[in-house]
Amino acid sequence: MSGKKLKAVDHAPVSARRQHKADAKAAATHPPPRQRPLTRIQKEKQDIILEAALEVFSVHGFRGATIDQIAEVAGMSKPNLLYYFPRKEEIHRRLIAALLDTWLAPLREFDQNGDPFAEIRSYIRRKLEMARDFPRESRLFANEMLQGAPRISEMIEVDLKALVDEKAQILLTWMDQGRLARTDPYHLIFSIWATTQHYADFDVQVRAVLGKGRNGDGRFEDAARYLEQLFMHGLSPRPRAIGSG
Amino acid sequence: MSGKKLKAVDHAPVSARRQHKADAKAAATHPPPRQRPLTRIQKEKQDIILEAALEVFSVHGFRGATIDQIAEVAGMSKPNLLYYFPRKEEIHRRLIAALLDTWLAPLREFDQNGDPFAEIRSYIRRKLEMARDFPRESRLFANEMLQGAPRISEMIEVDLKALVDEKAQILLTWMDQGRLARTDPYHLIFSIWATTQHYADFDVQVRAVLGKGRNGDGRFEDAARYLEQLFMHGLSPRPRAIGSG
DNA sequence: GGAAATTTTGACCAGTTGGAAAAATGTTAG
DNA sequence: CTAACATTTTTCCAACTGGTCAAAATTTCC
Repeated sequence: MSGKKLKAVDHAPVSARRQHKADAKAAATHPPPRQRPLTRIQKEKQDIILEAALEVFSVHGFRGATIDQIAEVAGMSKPNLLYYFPRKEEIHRRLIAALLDTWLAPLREFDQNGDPFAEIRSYIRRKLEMARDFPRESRLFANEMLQGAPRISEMIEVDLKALVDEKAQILLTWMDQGRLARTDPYHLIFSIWATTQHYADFDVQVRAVLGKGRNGDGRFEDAARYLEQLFMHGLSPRPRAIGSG
Repeated sequence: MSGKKLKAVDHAPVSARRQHKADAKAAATHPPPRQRPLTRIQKEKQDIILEAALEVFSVHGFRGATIDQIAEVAGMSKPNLLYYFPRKEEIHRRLIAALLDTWLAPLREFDQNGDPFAEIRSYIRRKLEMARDFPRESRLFANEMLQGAPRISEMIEVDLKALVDEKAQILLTWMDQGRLARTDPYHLIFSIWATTQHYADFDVQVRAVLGKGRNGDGRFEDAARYLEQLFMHGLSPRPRAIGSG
């Protein structure tokens, strides 16, 4: 019931179709003169803007974030911001591009020649460190995923898939060699992503549940210990040292 | 570097401070007569609106969603929609309230008297089913978390925490009885949340990585199998039936 | 030091947004 | 059938949105 005639959600925002005038007349006075090497100020301001944009986009998503808000966080006027990045999408694109690069680095280091558990453990640790040190990047990524990844679908369908395929092969090899339990390598990778990024994306929840006390402070170390155990042995009770019962 | 003087992100949207005139002069002609039992049409339309709002909010978050868009998806005019829900926040609140109730149901069923692994397995299965059957609800929740849970902080700090505390105690008891590996019960619960909700929240990514083929269709069954193994035994190679080598 | 280039500001614009008011159109109980 | 109510539409608004533009302020380079 209650499903009369519901249209599907349109992913292309209405405002994207706006761009009212000044279509592609690239350079007037506005855009910082391209081709010339970036000035000191340009580099600095762009960094400030990207930092502020990360702060805002990671919380509110692309559509929920406003240029005014980003400008305010960056401590400059909106027109001034637009002088450096002529459109909102441009800022977002830059952030995503930078993100993807560093985001997949840990997976790239996954090494065929290493020990399976050493590799998995260090992958988990690196991902946890990223969740701890770059939570906003994680949330920016999560926001993009929740929206159906409209701006990076190609990237994940091509580059990411290829990378995961490659690493899944490594895992399969290890399984064949009996050095790793035989299981689905793709879901194995998903579970590492999920459990680690959870600490960045659901940070409020994690902190609330752990309580405001000292508890939450060591959460990343606790998580690392727990996940190591989980991925190593699961939750089956292990025979204690000597004298059971 | 690049961190000159960045203000923190303000969670209260500017538009919340708007509400330009007509402050609290509650009922004029607009609000559907309260106190009276809901009419047939009211129930139907509210359902349609909530359904449409779920569709939109779950993708774009609170600020990124517009009433116009929700109205369009619901197949009615904006003023008509506003007749049933006088403000945007009201719709969102209703969705979140309904969500939280069903969202935590699986955890509530977690039973002290059951077998530890049976309980964990069935909890995982139920959460996976919810990710499969109610992905929009999962994304709505995720969106709220990413934004710092401004609208449900009290709920997660009180109700959710209490519930998790209670279930963590059960887990600890089981561990004391040697029926479950000794580990951090809170992070154990987090890992179940993370791994299951991942399939709803990061659906695009999961599907992209698994490939468009038949592969993705069975992803929930595959995930269930994989997670069962992970939580049971981890990834250590188990001695195969007979004759190792 | 001063011209040329870069950066910043202030005023502005058209389209969007959340919402209000009132009139017009149903619906329903007596 | 009709008065009382419920629902819908039309029109409207002020604030906000992404973005432009020219002029002013500043920096850079000779």
